[in-house]
Amino acid sequence: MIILDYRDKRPIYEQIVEKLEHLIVGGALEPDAKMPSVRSLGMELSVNPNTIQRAYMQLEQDGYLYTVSGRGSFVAPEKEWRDSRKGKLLARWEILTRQVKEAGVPREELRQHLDNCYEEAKE
Amino acid sequence: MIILDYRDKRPIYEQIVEKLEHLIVGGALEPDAKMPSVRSLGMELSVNPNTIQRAYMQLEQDGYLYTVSGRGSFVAPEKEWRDSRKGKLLARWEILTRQVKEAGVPREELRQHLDNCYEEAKE
DNA sequence: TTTAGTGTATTAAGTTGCTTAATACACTTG
DNA sequence: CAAGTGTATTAAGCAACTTAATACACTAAA
Repeated sequence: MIILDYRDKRPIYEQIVEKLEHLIVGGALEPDAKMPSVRSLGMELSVNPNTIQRAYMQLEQDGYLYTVSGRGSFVAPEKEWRDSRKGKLLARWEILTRQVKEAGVPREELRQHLDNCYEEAKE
Repeated sequence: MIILDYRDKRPIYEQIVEKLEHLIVGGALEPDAKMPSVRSLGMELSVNPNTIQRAYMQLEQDGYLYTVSGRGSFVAPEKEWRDSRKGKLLARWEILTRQVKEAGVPREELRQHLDNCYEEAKE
């Protein structure tokens, strides 16, 4: 389900958040699906349950999960995270785009790169 | 010359690297200009010279500075960093662009945002 | 009602990275 | 020689991350 990269310098809980985000956004984990318990996922990843807990807290904070007392954590409905996710990514994208522009990449060249990114999956 | 943000969670030396990069890329520090000594800049920023040293090491690693033994550190000629900088930024940009695409932003909308980024300085 | 499984909270300990501090050294310039 | 460079080393303190061992309130099923 998830493979951790120990060469990655980021904290483990951040990696877990990122991987689970992708699984949710990509549809591998559907809304209202039950997430593995903090204990079982901790077991599976050879990581302390506290660390999983921290990742789940972050995911709930960002609207990807909701929790039912005594039952467990579940994938939140898409509307809970779709818009805020788009907004955050776009904000980061615009900052980075301006940096790329500052680095001397002309608009036409960047439009070409943009098209490449959207072209790829067309096969 | 530089103002540190103590609310920023990144290490100080990383902030310094980023600020100096911008000063160099933006032309405020011209090629072959002498950088402040690790001791004087440490004094100015109320930071240990070791921390400045670490930032300078990073900048030299990335091709922004060169060092002459006993004389000091200097801004590297533009060709030393121009291309690698562009390449690194573009690589990050493409990854982020694909994530934005995955988040459901249609190509046309993103092209519009791209144009906005390039439009702004036209006034 | 008991039992097992949830998320959550707390406390202590160990590790790692960042930062400071105090030196020391080889080098260049005046 | 003296002052100013980058560089290296060692020790110490601090904060964040992680593990570990518990404990608690809740829910579901036996």
